[in-house]
Amino acid sequence: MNDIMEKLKDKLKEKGYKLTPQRRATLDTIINNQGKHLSTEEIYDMVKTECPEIGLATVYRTLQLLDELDIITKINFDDGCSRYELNNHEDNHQHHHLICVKCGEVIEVEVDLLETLEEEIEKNYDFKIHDHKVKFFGYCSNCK
Amino acid sequence: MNDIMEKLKDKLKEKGYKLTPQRRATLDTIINNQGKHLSTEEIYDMVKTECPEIGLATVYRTLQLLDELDIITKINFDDGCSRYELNNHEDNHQHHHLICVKCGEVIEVEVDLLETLEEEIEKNYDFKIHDHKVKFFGYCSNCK
DNA sequence: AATTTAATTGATAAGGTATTTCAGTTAATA
DNA sequence: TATTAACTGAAATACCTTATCAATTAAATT
Repeated sequence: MNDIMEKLKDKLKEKGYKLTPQRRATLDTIINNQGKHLSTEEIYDMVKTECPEIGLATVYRTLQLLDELDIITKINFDDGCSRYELNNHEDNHQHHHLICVKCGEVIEVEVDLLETLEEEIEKNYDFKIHDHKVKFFGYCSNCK
Repeated sequence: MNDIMEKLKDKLKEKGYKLTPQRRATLDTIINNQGKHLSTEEIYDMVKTECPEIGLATVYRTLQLLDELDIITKINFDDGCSRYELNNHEDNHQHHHLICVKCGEVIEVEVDLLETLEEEIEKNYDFKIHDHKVKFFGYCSNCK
């Protein structure tokens, strides 16, 4: 069992939840497709190869749970469905998304220059920031 | 007729569209509620006082049209519905949103320190940025 | 001012994503 | 192995949004 699965098991146990084959298979699918920002339906289709009897509702429930347990993050690219990505807790690399408005490609940007901005906002607006979502829309190298 | 309504009339004419009482009333509602980030349903309820016979579908269609004409902007606060804000073209003040994860309050931040970051991204990722959406999640002064 | 015509509307059906329900099943503990 | 609360699949339901369509209307033309 890999690190992430081990972490899932611990977090589930802590809350009195169970590690089922369905949850295992769902997380496996996400692990095996890092960087792809899969939607619920896409995850459902892929999980079914490993776990054919799984129901769509279970996938929805599992993704919600994994998000609550801070193992994955739900992202919204305004394309009509929720997508998910695996959290990377080793390095707390913040990353943002570049979304091509023509072809829809999503590129991850691994920079974080928002710290100065955040400090200023916290001071000026008396607001305690604990997370941010940044999306840039434009044209990728193929489309521009 | 105010400036924004005048602008709407011109943009509609340019595309062969009509300025109807329903469109007028919908935009009026948004103008009279600036800074409130109203949802479609909320706009519908308010428009009905001025224009009781209006249908929900018309409000949806009008908001979509106003967004296309760059008069309003659709925003997504992940609360299950689309919200809208009036565009401010006088000063092209960029602004971001602070969203309180406890009470849901949305505060507008009128700063734009992303220019340096954008320049770097455009260079490093060969990506032409034309828009961005930035949301900060945390606790507002009342909730922290 | 009346005519013409394409755009617009309201009501309702239909679409798509996500959640709830519930009876049967199962993982984890004793 | 028995117990029990958690979990599952299937289907119903909820919810936001869009499509359909006959009737209406704004705006250009006569």
